Amino acid sequence: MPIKQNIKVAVDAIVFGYAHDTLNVLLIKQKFGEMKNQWALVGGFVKDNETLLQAVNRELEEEAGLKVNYLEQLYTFGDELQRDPRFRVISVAYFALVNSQNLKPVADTDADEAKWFAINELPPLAFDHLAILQKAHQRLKAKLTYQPIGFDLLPDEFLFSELENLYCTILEKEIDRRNFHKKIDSFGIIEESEKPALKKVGRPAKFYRFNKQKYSQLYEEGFVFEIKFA
Amino acid sequence: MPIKQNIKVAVDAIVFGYAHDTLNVLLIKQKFGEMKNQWALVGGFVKDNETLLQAVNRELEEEAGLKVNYLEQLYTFGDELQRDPRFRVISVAYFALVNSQNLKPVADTDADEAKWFAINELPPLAFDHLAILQKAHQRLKAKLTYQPIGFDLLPDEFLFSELENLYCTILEKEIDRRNFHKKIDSFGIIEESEKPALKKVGRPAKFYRFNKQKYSQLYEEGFVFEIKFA
DNA sequence: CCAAAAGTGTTTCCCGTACACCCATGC
DNA sequence: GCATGGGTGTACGGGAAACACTTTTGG
Repeated sequence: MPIKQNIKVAVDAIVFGYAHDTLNVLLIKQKFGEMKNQWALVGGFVKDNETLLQAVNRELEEEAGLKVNYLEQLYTFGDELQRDPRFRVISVAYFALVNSQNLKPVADTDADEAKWFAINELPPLAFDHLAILQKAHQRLKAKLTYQPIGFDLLPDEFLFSELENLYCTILEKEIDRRNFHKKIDSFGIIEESEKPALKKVGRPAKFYRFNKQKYSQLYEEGFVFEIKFA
Repeated sequence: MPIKQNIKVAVDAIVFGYAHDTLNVLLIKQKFGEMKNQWALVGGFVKDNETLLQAVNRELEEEAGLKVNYLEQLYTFGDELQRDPRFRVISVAYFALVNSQNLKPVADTDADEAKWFAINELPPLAFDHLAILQKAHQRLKAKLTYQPIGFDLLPDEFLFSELENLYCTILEKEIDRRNFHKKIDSFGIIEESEKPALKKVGRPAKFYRFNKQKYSQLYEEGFVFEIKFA
């Protein structure tokens, strides 16, 4: 019994980056199609012979020349029958983080422009991409508190104040510097870097590194990362 | 530019039920197709003009004559190119809970048999359904601790001991009866029922109800449900 | 020596944990 | 009156929260 079905499968990626105390999202302006000149998430249709993961990575590469630090499936949007006016589409959305070191995308073949937008200065978006983005934003906030993904948004070597600021900014909360430091320290998953302190104004700050191996090891042993503040 | 793509979209549902101190999963034995006589999750292909949610609910109705208490999207499985030997399929899996009152499915049109299996006495499953089921099981365990979904597995009026047992069984942990009672009580989301106590052996136990409205209200106010035990 | 940002310790309080005895019923 | 399961209180300890001064540098 052959199955008749005319639904197209797409993938979309919500890529977050963090720079200058601001959370940013990567958007592209489409060159072709119905939604020409509209800003949209990175994404496209899945090929018959590639996995969903391969599809997202390909789109990231093609549309923004980007390699991400963290990637996970977010949600599948398929309850809007008229999402794309051309035909029925369901979209598997992925959630991605890039290290602020590689936060300079270059527009590539498919898109004529790829650009970072501050999360609270978004342009109008194509399709239901705003809803997708909001869901991703929620997920980011939630995960930040129970998984060490903040490090995937920072350079390999970072200052404690940067980490702290990242948490404050994304969670929109005040955090006590001393308690935060104490807590993070107690996990034993970050270590001082030998990188010489930067000299600007005030007392120079030390650089730190996230010890991913150590974290994985602790994780296996049942350790639970958790940051919660009033 | 027309898109050529030959991928079929299916939905699958992992339905959990709880009865006699055991966690159960609903499986169906397929009447037709390549996988004839194999046990599989409830599921099927999405129609062009129905949403994903409608598709799951339809399948639940058609294959098991079932209305569920809780339903949420779990994950989309599309990284196995050879999942279904007939053609490329991606499957959007849903996670469902049924109240033990309606835990008597009747086989309907599509399937010749629908049956509950204890979670640790599963038959061999079709496709990658075992992997899906395991992911759902994980999710259930996790959610139980931070969302009041346990109540969706119990009758509307239940005993404290039933609730406690549900937690013990699913989380595979010993729980101190007094501390558990105290914690749940402190939330203020369950209330005594007027239903007269059942008389069996020992002191009769009171019935309780989950006050969903109260929970929603508290939730809006920032209340966080959380059950954690050593 | 002043300004600017980084670093650090102590006390308090609440919540999670451990733990055991009495109560209501049926037989 | 005894067996069975249901219901409840208290004491302790650890971790989260609140809180402010000292240190290092540049100008």
